[in-house]
Order: sequence, then structure tokens, then C-alpha cells
Amino acid sequence: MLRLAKLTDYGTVIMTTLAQSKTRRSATDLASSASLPLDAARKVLKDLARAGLVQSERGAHGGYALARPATDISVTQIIEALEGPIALTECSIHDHRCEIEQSCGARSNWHLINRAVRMALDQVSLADLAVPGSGRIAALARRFAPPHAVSIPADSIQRMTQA
Amino acid sequence: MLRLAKLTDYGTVIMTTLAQSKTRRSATDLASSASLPLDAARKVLKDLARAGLVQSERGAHGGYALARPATDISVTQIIEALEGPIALTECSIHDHRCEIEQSCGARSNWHLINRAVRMALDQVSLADLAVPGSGRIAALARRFAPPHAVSIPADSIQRMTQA
DNA sequence: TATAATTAGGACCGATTAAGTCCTCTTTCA
DNA sequence: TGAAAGAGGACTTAATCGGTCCTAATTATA
Ligand code: FES
Ligand code: FES
Repeated sequence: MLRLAKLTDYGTVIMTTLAQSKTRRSATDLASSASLPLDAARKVLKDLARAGLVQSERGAHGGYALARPATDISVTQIIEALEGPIALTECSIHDHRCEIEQSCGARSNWHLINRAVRMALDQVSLADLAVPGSGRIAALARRFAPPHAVSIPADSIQRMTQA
Repeated sequence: MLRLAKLTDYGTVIMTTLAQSKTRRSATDLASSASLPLDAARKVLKDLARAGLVQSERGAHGGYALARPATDISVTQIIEALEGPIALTECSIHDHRCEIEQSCGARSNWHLINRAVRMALDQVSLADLAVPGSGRIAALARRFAPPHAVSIPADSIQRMTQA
């Protein structure tokens, strides 16, 4: 886990497609354009519409278009539209859902970590995502690098060079 | 999704417990100490041992202890020990596993985003996690805040105040 | 007005995966 | 030798995801 649902992935692909073409597009059109399973694309688009990220038009010549400029849509919003609030652990958001909350020394910290990840994703806009090799995203990633020299466990170096 | 597996959550709780007590602890002991299901705790500990994060001792009076100082164990390592490499999307790591790679405008960017999230988690050590309300984690979270004023979509403000 | 195109909404099922449980073997200490 | 403990893995159940399909509502146009 710690993986986006496939449908969410589809969602980002569809959204980037929409961000690039500025005319309204039908679900069929978008699915083939992104080579996604048609029904899956339909489902995703319905969810995106319900969340207000795309504007739908019914009937003949209907279709979908972005509801606002791509710069005003964040990756967080796409994710949350398709799979609900970002919550790395069960207790990250609703504090009273976690069974082991009493004895858990990590709860408040997971809260913070969750927020950090969310803020990171919040800063990536659909406009950034739509540009392959986006410089803004690269710059963002650079901001997350360790501040200065940090003790790096040996095996993590091996891991990093593999990746 | 975008949620840690429950067992991973257990893993962090167990690790924080281990980080606090400096003597070797048996699985039974740890499970009751953190009020986790015993068998689940056993499974988690076995995985942590295989990954080299804890050192196990068999036989009577055996048990588990951290394999290195808590400052040298990162949250990333715990996660990866229990649920494999962090890969937000299927294509984040193994480039040739993703079916829609051809038509995907988002691939290289997901790569970057994935790395950013991983680096963030890399910077949180078990020692940080073990201190409730850790100042270091809070500081880290602050580093991820948007650099300066940023246009915030109205509905995200509503979301933020709810959360 | 009839028809075709198109989204809305939801039901359904098969596949995958997670979570929990259990069993057997090996190691170590008393 | 027996009890305590971990190693390794099989198995079952529950949850969730991905994919498919059906029906209704809406709109343009022939
Ligand atoms: S994991 Fe939920 S309170 Fe700690
Ligand atoms: S989601 Fe895999 S290549 Fe884009």
C-alpha cells in the first residue's frame, strides 16, 4: 500500500489530457485519447464532476471540461475527489477511529507527517502535472531534500542507487 | 488508498515502544504493551527482523531490540520493510510496468512527486516518532508549507477548516 | 417529434490483497 | 529434558478495487 488507486491514476491522466485540450471532450473521446478502459474513465469522470473539478454537459455534443484553470487545481484535490481524504494512518484525521489510540506514542506525529505529505501534494497543480518533466515539480522535490549533511544509513544508499 | 497498511501502522507503534524501552522485549511483551493483536505483532516483528531493523534473539529469554540507534532508523525504512518500496503510482519505480505509459503525460512528474514524498518520510527518524509532539517533525512539516502567498481555491479552505 | 449522443447514478461481480489465525520447526536457557 | 521464544510459512476470511453493465435523464439535430 501507500499507493494511489488505479482509478486515481487514471484520474490524473484524464485531467492532464483535459488540461491540454481546451475544448470540451466526451468520455469516449477522453478514454481513447488516453487509452484507458472506457467504463473506468466514465466512472472517474463522474466522480470528478461530483467533486466540482470538471464541468459536465449532458446530451448530444456534451462532455467534460475543467471547471477552473489548471493552475487552480491541485493534485490533492484530484486524489481526494477519487479516494477521499488523504490519511496515511487511520488516526490521521478522525482521532477517535483508531483502536490503539491510547497506547500509541506515534499518533500526534503521524498527524504532522500526514499534513506534510498533504501540503506537498497541495503544491503540485494540475498545470504542473501536465508539463512532462515540469521544472516546478522538480524544484519542489529539491526543497524536500535534507537541509544539509545528514547521517544516511548504509543500506538506504544502496536502495537509493537501485531506484 | 494512499493509506499505510494496518500492519505498517502496528510496526511504527511497536518500533516506538522498542525505542523507548532499552531492554530486549519478547513479542508477547511488546504486543500487550502496545495493546496489539499478538499474532499480528509477531508477524510484524518477523518482517522487521528480516529487514534488519530489529535484532532478534531466539530461545528462552529471547526477544527483540532495535538493531541500531533510533536516530538511524527512518520512517521510510519501517514502511519499506513492511510493505515494500514506496511507489505512489505503479509506474513510479519500475518504468516498464505501467500499461498506459505511452499516452501518459504525468509519468515523469509522478516520479518526482514520489521522490519528494519519500524524501520527506526519509527525514523522519524513529527517534522523532517516539517523542509525542516532536518539535523536529513539526519543523519539518513547516518546511513543506507553501513558500509565500498562494492562490487557494475556496473549497479547499472549507476542507482545511473541517480537518 | 423522434432519434441519437451523452452524462448521472448506481448495482453487480470477479480478482486482488490485506488481516488475522494457526501449525510446525528451530534455538536457547534453566 | 522441557519450557520459552523466534522463524517460516500456509491458510481463511474480510475488505476493497477494478471492471462491467443497466436504466434514467438531458440535449442537439434530422
Ligand atoms: S496509529 Fe492510530 S493512534 Fe496511533
Ligand atoms: S500512470 Fe503509469 S505511466 Fe502514467
